[in-house]
Amino acid sequence: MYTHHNNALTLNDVNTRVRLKGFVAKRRDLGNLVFIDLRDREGITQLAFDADNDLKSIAQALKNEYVIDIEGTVRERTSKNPNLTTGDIEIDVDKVVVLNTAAQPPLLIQDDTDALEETRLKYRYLDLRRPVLQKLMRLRHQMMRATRAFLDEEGFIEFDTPVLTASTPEGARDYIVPSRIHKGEYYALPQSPQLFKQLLMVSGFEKYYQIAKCFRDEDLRSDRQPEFTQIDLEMSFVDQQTVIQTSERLVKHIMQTVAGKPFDAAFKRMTYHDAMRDYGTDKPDTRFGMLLKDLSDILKKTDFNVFKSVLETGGSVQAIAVKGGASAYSRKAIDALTEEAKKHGAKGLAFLKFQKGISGSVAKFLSAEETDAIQSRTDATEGDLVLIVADTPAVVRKSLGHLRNHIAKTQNLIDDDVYDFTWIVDWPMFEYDEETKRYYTLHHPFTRVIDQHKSSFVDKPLDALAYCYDLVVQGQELGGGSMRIHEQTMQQSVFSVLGLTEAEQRRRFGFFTDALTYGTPPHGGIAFGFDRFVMLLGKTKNIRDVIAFPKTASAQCLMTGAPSSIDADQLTVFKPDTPDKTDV
RNA sequence: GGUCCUGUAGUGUAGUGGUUAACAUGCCAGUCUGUCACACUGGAGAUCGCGGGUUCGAGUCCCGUCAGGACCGCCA
Repeated sequence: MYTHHNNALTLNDVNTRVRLKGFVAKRRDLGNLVFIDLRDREGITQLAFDADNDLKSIAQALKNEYVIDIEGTVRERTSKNPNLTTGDIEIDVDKVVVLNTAAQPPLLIQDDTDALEETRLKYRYLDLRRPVLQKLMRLRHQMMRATRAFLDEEGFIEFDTPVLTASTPEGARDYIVPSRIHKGEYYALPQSPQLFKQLLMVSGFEKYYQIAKCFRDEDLRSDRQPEFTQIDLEMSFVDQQTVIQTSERLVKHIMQTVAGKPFDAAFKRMTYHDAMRDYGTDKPDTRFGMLLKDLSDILKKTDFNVFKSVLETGGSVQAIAVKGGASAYSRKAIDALTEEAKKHGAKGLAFLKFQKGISGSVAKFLSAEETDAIQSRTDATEGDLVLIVADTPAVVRKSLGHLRNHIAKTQNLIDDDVYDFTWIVDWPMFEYDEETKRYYTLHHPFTRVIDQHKSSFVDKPLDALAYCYDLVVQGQELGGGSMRIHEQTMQQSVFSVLGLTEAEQRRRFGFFTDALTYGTPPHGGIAFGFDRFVMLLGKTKNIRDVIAFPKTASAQCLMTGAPSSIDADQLTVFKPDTPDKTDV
């Protein structure tokens, strides 16, 4: 064992005899004087081998990443290094044991000399030696600890729920696992422990939590992995307000204990309707303004055909104003913005520049009254750029909402240290999809319709609101939850609105709707995207940075080679019996 | 499923269709007593992702393919 970690020793320890272990981070060989930087998970200590040190030749043979065990005496340095915690001291070494040698690593074990991600993922165990990733993994650990400490204190019981479970319709694509015993039948890996945690409420445990692995077989993004972690919790005998307040205290506890960020004020709340209207998205970044403004009423009688025809066919014309954008955005830069808008479905991007008069792509098509009204509606002043999209309301919101984030990011309007936690509340229960001609739930089918709509939602699904809440910060969904349905009748009605026949309901969810009949307490809960939470506090934009062994954008593990082919005889156990066998 | 970017010594990058593919770092050898990105001298190290095509000639142009990344669709 070692006596100290490598960031522990200071001038107070001078003349202390110590034993240190670690990796050789760097050798500086000055001929008759050799320095070794010894690195462990905590930091770096300098080892010194003087001219008269018998071990000098051994030190000269040490290479990067050798694992060594040394003993020696702490002494004050003659030339100190203020950049190092242990920069005032060094170790006069009198014993060296090489515990293991190391081949030349394919990547430098340093924060600032990143290899390509491909190399890093193939040699992930070396990548993880880099201090920056060591810090992020330990941040993750601290956040798990803070979560458990808080929820334990609040009386929550930690559970494990099955990883081999049943596939359910709705939602994301399942990862499936073939059954050997029941040939032709499959388990699914859980997209979330939703039904299990609700059943634990039926069982009377009152407060459940789990730091749960979830699996979704969908395409990846920089903030999405096929397997990811949620802080999942559920409470009985409570209302929405209690779940929100408990969740808020959990988040504040984590922010306080891990990041040292105290939050006294309650998190803001915004209705889904207001978020969509002002920000064009259900996960608004509220750290900056540039709100969406509806121009439809102003342009109702416009002569400009593009706007006119959109408005006549039930579309919408909306705008955002970019402060100082008139000179900041050249024609070419606006073309680039147009491309951004097109990625989200817009057919084009109109603009007005308020700068010594009015110019811009649509200036000559609009009357003075119209441009005046647009200027006043968007609060545009001299020097501002107004960007306008005309399309269906959904496309307008999506493209302008995206442009708003895009512009704020590129114009550096965003402060990463501001945590604008906001609850999005009053969600619609259902939406209608024109392509598949059916209703979908915005949250999930177990979400409770609000009391005022519980007798009307079957007839008017689109008018129904749900007891549903998302926690949004910095334009990201950090968590989402809802009060759940605890009566069998409402659950069956929701399934019916979604188009599930009675037979399908019985087959897929019979066990669950049955359970609801045996005295189910009112309950609700929430799940937080744990990896995203770590990203938020670790200030990284890449989910792979907060997962020890992540997968690539094509869901492969470059280190293990997963997914991989398997031996034929591994597969035969899943095949239905051959005719030969059944004949016997 | 789609769009875009990238692939060249161990690693990261440069490289007008034309001689021996360059630079940094790492690696190897040597000099050096206060370094901490040590310095200096010398050296080794490349099937230019893979396959085809155009061309007198391809790292460079074209097509395909594989791999990595970003985004759209998708992710209740």
